[in-house]
Amino acid sequence: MEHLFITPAGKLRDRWQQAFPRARAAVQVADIGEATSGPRGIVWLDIAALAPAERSAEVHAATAFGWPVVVMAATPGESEAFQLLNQGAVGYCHLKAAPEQLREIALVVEHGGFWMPPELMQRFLALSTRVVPAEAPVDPELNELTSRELMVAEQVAHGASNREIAAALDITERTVKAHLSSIFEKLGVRDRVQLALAMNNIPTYTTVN
Amino acid sequence: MEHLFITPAGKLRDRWQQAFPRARAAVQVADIGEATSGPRGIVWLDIAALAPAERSAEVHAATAFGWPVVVMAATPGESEAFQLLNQGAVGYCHLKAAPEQLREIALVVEHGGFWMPPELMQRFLALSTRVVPAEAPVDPELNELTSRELMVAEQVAHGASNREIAAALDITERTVKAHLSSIFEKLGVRDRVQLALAMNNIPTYTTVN
DNA sequence: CGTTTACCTGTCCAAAAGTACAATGTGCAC
DNA sequence: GTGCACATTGTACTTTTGGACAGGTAAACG
Repeated sequence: MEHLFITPAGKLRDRWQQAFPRARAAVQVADIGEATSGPRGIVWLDIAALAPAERSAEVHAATAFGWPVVVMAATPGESEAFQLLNQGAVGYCHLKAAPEQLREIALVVEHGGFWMPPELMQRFLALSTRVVPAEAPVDPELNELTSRELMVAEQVAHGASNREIAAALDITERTVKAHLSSIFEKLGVRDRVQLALAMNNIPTYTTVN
Repeated sequence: MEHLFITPAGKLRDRWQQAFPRARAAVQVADIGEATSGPRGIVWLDIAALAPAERSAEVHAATAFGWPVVVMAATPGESEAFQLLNQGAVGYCHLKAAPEQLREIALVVEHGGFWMPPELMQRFLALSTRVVPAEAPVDPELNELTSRELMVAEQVAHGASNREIAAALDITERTVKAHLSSIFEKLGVRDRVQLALAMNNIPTYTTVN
């Protein structure tokens, strides 16, 4: 198991070295070259010194590498956590996590798990029950939607804009619109407002049917 | 590391035995007695044959035991997943997961990780990017609306377009917009979709950025 | 009377939403 | 293989929405 630390300084911190004596460091993911054929490893991404915009790009680049990616932030925040994890990271921890902690995280992610600080995890789960729509009381008409359409519809049901949906599903706004047009037709609604209401089982008075 | 399988049948399935030769089985969590002082272990909860109502109770009982709880369902579904995980479980997998899979999951949860099938994880992360701060119960704020604004807001809450609202209230579209701008500001919502949801007491999630 | 507040309207503009028409690629069933 | 559903994206277009700036009226209040 290789451990690759991507950090602006380009050198390992003591903590990292302690956790994984054979760890390597690099400034950019690109500096690694192709190693996908070699043994499995973990990419540790230090985003403390990166601008928000760069973070997404780095995470994308890192995940493209093919190894599980753990993001390390100076001040872990929930919104950032979800955003980065949504981009393919499977771990999110404090930049100053202790060596033992790092090893724990490594064990988790190398076995297909998912790690974030307990308090974030709790928050994450608390949100989940509200974010994820109950699946029982859905209209039979929803069955007509394809899986992708359903994802879009659920986002609209929570008030998301096309841009936000595109970002969340990692597709273009154009595609979101395409899905929406199809959804409107299938569900017999006129626009996103009526869709949002319909998804929440609220009748619309102008709706025909 | 102990492995405790809670299953209606009360006996281990081959798969489980294969994964953890020293695993034990029980019909109910209560049957185990106090073992919190002993070595750490994992509770595997088979909820395939349980009614939805019983599931919550079982998960609660299991988590109360103090060990990480992994729920095994016959047909993993997303809403169920997040519901159960929110009640304290740290894993959610298929009842028929292979022994190797079970061992992977064990490694993950015993190190503070979190496991669910990749497709569910992806699905959830896509939804949760729109994280957060669920705001504001609108009710108290509705008092701040003038009578006219309230009329407009109610129309939007039913899916009406600006043109329809204008016709209904016998004013111009321009005036409708003016009222809407004022409403958005007073209620702290971004657009008519979020207004419609807020008027129906449905929380909306806004991306950070 | 002056001030405030609600209500109404206009023009101009920018962004978002939505549609029309067209195309590519993928996976799956027959 | 062929056909089909699905997902994706593009260009170009119209419509809707929402904000900025700039007013008008009328009623209420000190």
